Amino acid sequence: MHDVAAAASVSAKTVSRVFNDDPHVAPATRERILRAMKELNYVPNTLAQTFRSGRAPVVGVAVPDIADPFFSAIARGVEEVAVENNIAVSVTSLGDEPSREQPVIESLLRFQLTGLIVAPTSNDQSYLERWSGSTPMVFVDRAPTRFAGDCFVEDDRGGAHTATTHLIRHGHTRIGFIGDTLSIPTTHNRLEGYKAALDDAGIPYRPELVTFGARSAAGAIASLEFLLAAGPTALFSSDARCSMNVIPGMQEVHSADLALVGFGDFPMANALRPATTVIDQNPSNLGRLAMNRILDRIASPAKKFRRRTVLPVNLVERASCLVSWEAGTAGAAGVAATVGVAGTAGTAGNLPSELRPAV
Amino acid sequence: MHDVAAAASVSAKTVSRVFNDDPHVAPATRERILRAMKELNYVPNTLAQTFRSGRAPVVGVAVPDIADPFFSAIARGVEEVAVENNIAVSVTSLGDEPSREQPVIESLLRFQLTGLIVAPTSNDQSYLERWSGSTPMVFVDRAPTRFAGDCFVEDDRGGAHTATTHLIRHGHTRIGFIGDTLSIPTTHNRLEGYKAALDDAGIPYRPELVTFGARSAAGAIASLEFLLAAGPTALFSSDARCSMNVIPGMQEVHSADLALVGFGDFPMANALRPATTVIDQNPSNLGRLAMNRILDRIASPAKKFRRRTVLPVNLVERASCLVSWEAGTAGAAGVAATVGVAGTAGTAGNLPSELRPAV
DNA sequence: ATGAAAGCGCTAACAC
DNA sequence: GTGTTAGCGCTTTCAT
Repeated sequence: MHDVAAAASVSAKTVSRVFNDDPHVAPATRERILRAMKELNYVPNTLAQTFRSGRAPVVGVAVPDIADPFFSAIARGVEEVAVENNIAVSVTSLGDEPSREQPVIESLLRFQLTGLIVAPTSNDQSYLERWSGSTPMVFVDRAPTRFAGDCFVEDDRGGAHTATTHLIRHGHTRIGFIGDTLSIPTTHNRLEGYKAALDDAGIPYRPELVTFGARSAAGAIASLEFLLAAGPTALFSSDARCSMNVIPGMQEVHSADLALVGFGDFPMANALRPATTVIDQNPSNLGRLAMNRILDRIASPAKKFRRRTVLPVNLVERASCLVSWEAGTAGAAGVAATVGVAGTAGTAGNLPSELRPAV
Repeated sequence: MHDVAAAASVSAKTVSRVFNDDPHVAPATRERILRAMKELNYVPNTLAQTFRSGRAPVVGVAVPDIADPFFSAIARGVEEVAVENNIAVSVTSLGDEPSREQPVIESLLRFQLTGLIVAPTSNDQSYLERWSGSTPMVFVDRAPTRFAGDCFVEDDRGGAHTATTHLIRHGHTRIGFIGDTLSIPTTHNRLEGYKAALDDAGIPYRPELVTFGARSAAGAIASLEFLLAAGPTALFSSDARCSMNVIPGMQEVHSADLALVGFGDFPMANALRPATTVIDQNPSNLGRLAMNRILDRIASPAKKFRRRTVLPVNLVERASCLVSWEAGTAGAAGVAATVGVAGTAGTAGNLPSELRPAV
């Protein structure tokens, strides 16, 4: 910058004024400086500007796994709003180990970020208390525990209730619940919704129809084998990651003739046969809302905002909920039997969620 | 920091020494300072450290779309290596508009990043010349044009040749090529491989069997309708995003009885019926290699590295390549006809790529 | 419309 | 083992 100032025979401050679009610069001077900047190949150092201002024009996004389509869609939504405001997005995968959450997030917070958006993996965010004054934080998908932070979550309980009720209406009474772990709030709430739906229908709750650990392909198979002993005719999968593990698992253990509704859309759900009926979530909207809240908090520090926003979800009926245990024989042939229905159904081509490949 | 120094009655420098793990601090002093840091709730300001050092402990990742599973897997790979080195990862989606590439990347570069990893969307990276001295840059998936940068790409030509040859061996002679756009090098190279395979088999190249624009669901359908006029019996899809659009499209236009091989694995490819045969790419490995190269470049500025690394790809045979146009009738029934084969084939459960939901 | 000086929070380089 | 000085590149404040 000094070189530019020298070349244009002005002071450093005037150079600064030029690339800050300060109107108080004579057109001639501005010209001269711009020319010098070109010639000297000068670009302002964002780091120094940032340091001076005390805030990095960056929002952090911390999610369990950025490679999970659900979370990458959230990141995409955050990004859409961030770019419009000249803010960069730094993403971090927290992984499956809850104890990693705190150190990872605190190291992010040390960057003096413009804001932080997190889908937590642990069940205690009280360590964020000391940071709450300095960096606006917003939670997505999962509400914080022992910490009062803004959050945007989905209607987990209601969605699970809808899904379960849908299966009940199709005549199912032995409906399995397959989830990740109760320690994440979404799974907890969805189990509540599942229970409530059973209760509302007068169907007794049976613990042997509830299982966890479908976070991995192997876990999904173990879960299925456990469930199968209880003779379910339908399954409710508690999240998209589970669904993506459970569906191949069902094919593998020859239980593809169970009806299925999953919470959360996922890539190719509508191309499977039968196409998977899901509760649609709109994750990129979640990201956009979170990013907008960060901006609002900064713009209006005194204003009160609703801490917790619960977004509605809706059932996307495709075909997997129509599969009937009684109609087919066990094994893969059961899938074939239902293909005609699914393949020709008008709903099969539904593309409701933003999880589809490209728009 | 000054407050801490005062509270512990030492100088600022000594405080700095403590949180930098400098051994030249008396244990008693260190104790005293640590206590003061706790009490005053002090955390070192990363921004200032960063500014002082002149480099942000951040690598940029710029890809067409972070929500695309292929690119989010690359980002995940970068992240894995980055965290081990206390480096944050900032991701940016370049979008589908090539002209956005330069401004977006240059604004990233102004951050004095530790390094930048790019999958470019434009076909001219000459603007990076002026930055090449200051920030190590590595290209992934797509080699740079008019710019000499490190790159890690896949054997596009070879993989496409393998895929096409595989279809030819299954008796196909009218094989359609369906891609995004020739302006990205991968599609260009894959078309070359496709042509070469036809040539090697003595099959004449027919332009009416080649189409582009399958970047969107609508584009895929248009592509399919165009292709269908030429009466193909099989399809080669040039990338995962195309495959994810083409497969639902095939169902929609009742062309599901075409054999298919796709370049690039994608979520649920192995759960579809027929399961999709693909050329497997290992995107997260691409990310890890790129991040390691950045670190290597920094550690050994003088050392020579191979500019261009071409990674081998391999065919993952599932079932979609076995579909035979002659065997089924047109429409969804064609799918049903092949389900038995696919569903019971030993290869159906293959999980080769890192694109599967969770590991 | 332009410039001079001071300083953001931290850390090399050098005392002591 | 600990302190002092100076400065990273920019911008704010206050003159001129």
